[in-house]
Amino acid sequence: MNARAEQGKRRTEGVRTRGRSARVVSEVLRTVLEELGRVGYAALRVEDVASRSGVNKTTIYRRWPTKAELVAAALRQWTEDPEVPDTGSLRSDLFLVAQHSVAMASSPLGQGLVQTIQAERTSPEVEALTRMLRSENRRRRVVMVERAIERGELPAGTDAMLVVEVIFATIYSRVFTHREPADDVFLQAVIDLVLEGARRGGALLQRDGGSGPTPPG
Amino acid sequence: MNARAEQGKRRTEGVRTRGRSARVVSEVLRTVLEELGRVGYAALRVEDVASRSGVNKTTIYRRWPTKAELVAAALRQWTEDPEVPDTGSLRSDLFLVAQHSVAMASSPLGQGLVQTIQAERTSPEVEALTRMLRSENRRRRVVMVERAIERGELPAGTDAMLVVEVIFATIYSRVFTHREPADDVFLQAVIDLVLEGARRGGALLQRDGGSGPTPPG
DNA sequence: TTGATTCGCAACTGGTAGTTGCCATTATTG
DNA sequence: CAATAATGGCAACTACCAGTTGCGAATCAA
Repeated sequence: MNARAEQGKRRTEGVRTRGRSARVVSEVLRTVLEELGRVGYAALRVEDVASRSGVNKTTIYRRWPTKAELVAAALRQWTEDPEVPDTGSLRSDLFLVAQHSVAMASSPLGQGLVQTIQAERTSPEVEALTRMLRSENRRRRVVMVERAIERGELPAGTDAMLVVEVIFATIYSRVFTHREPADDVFLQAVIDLVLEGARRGGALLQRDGGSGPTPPG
Repeated sequence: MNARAEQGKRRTEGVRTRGRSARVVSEVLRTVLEELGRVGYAALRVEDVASRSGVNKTTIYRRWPTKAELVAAALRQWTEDPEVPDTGSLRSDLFLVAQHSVAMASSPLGQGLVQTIQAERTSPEVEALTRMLRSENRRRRVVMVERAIERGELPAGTDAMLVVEVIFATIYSRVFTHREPADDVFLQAVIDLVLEGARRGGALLQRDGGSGPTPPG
């Protein structure tokens, strides 16, 4: 396709990390995130990023050989804040994190990022990045549930990952797929439904048949 | 941007609906779906669709003024089969529908469609189409749950929509977002967790405070 | 059969990603 | 502080693909 894209060539060596170069890097990546939130991935123009960040287009291409790599670099810079609440009640902890996630996901930037991830799913760079971000989020959320198991809020042997997956998949689906607001009432309803099921042993690990009916088909 | 795109002009009147014209339409739309599954929306080239369906590029543009409209037309042709099982057990019904959904979603075509929907979310045509498809799916699924409520499998006053939303959001998230396989064990786990919660009254409508702790924050 | 409709063909325009050569700056290093 | 290697600005490229246009040929409907 393109010489640089094929060979991964960069003219810039990354030796100079202060002064003008530093300003260029941070300013460009900041602008990319801004543009992603504003117009999304497909409509993001490298020339626009250049002019908006007061830098020449050539300069951008010398540092990031393709639009995909440029966006990947911007994504790498973006990290969700890692606060994990510990209120003593799983319900409250989950609610706080859910609220925070919804706020992130509902913002223009959040919408732009998801669009980008879908559009660039062939890019191994973007793929690896999102996989990392997601696994980190999941890890932190699982911790909350495991603490609750230790406290006795949920039965021992509860599949913490499943609980987390069900709750947050539902919430993100509301915001991203359905593109409908996820208000506090909705968040509470989802959390309560799943926690009720888990409390009653509906999410126990290593379930070998016998108790319930076998899957049909 | 483009003359036709702006004014929505089509040279084709749609008067001839048999013979060559019919072949052209069906062959082109079939090829579009094929290509969507093969390479996704962004990489889909109208010229490729033309050559692969044995039709001239101009012919395509005269009938579908933009790539987005072409894809929207192909999407419109695609409809999921509307079978709703009624085995007498909600657990079994949900499992069957879930299996079917996973099969659809895991196919190359399914993956391509989702990517398209994300990429073309600015297109009101595509937006309206997917909204329709989704609401129809949801409607059919809600029916299953409501039948179960009538049978007494779930308590009266259960929010059927919530139950459906949580289960299928989680499944789709597995397949589309996480891009991990959703095997039968996973499907059963999700269904069992949610049904257990619902059975214990975790999904009742019109819950006014008093029973549980109030949302923090 | 006849005429309006649709299709094929080839040669366009336009926008945007990515490239290149040359010269001007500027950060680092001694 | 001077030398120099790294980097940035500029302008003029190429390449690819969406979308256009005019004309003559094929073909469907009456």
